[in-house]
Amino acid sequence: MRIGELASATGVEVETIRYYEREGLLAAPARQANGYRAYGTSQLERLSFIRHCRALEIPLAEIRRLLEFAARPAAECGDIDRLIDEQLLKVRARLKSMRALERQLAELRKRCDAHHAVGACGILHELVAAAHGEACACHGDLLSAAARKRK
Amino acid sequence: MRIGELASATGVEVETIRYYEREGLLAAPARQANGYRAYGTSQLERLSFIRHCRALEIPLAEIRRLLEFAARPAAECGDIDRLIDEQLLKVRARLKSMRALERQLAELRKRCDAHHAVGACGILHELVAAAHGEACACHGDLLSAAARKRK
DNA sequence: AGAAACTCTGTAGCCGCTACAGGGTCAAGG
DNA sequence: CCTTGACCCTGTAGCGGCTACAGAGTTTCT
Repeated sequence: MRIGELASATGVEVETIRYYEREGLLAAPARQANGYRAYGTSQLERLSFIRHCRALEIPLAEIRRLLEFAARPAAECGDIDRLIDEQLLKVRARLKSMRALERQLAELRKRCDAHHAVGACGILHELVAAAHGEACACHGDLLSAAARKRK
Repeated sequence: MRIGELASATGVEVETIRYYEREGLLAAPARQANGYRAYGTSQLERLSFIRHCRALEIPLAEIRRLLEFAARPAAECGDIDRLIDEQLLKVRARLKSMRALERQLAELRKRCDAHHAVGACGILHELVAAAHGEACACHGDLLSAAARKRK
């Protein structure tokens, strides 16, 4: 299997495959006489594994760890649990801040629902408010909060 | 105000301030005799504005646009509305995929709740399943989905 | 006087790709 | 036989939004 075939078999771009090889996630494959990379099904499976993990937003460094685990099937799997737990915590934290973000943007959007001059735009006014240290609809009193934090 | 003071007044790192200057978001400030940057309150306000927008995950390029709007208060504000709308759409799309992600990871986590050997680890098994083109708890039949998509 | 804390410029690194440039290889069609 | 086009190769640079130096000069505290 050449790199383009592997690419279309997995839905991964050719350049990404080469990138994974450079990063050590995929072993350097055998080469045909003309220098083209030649892949077998085990590499295809490994690449699918990687993409599956990436779909779960597991960073490449941790995928590397997972691949090492998979190579030693007798080892303890506590570390795998922890890895997934950490990933889950990360995702949940991010989810929480995204939800706050959505609320803030929706709030902001409400400030301006008609076409008028920028000078009277509630959105811009709100955004500028923070610049004066005033409380704003979305973040409250940002500047003094920052000041308190540093204290 | 020197750069360090501006930094602690806004909670922005010194190097980030210099970065914003390079990127043209902050104007190059006046300099003291020794070459140190000298900031006034208008720069502080501008920086706060930028950070407020960043807290809403508005990209720097769009903040640049907003700053241009703010400088022309007589212009139409329809573009500002659109900018916020687009940001909101982006955030909502991301939120949706994060929720799916959380569900998938939680599902995966359930596969392994005890300490046993990697070979018997349900998590790893699930992750590997995709590599064989099998349906998995989190993504269904990934490979054939990818194949169908390319067709 | 000396040390610590600040400032300066310039450059490189992070992540996970993506996009070239500048070449070689190969199969099909005219 | 020759061209065209699709593929492949290596190497390098770019994206966004910072962050982290190195190596130098300046100010401030003790």
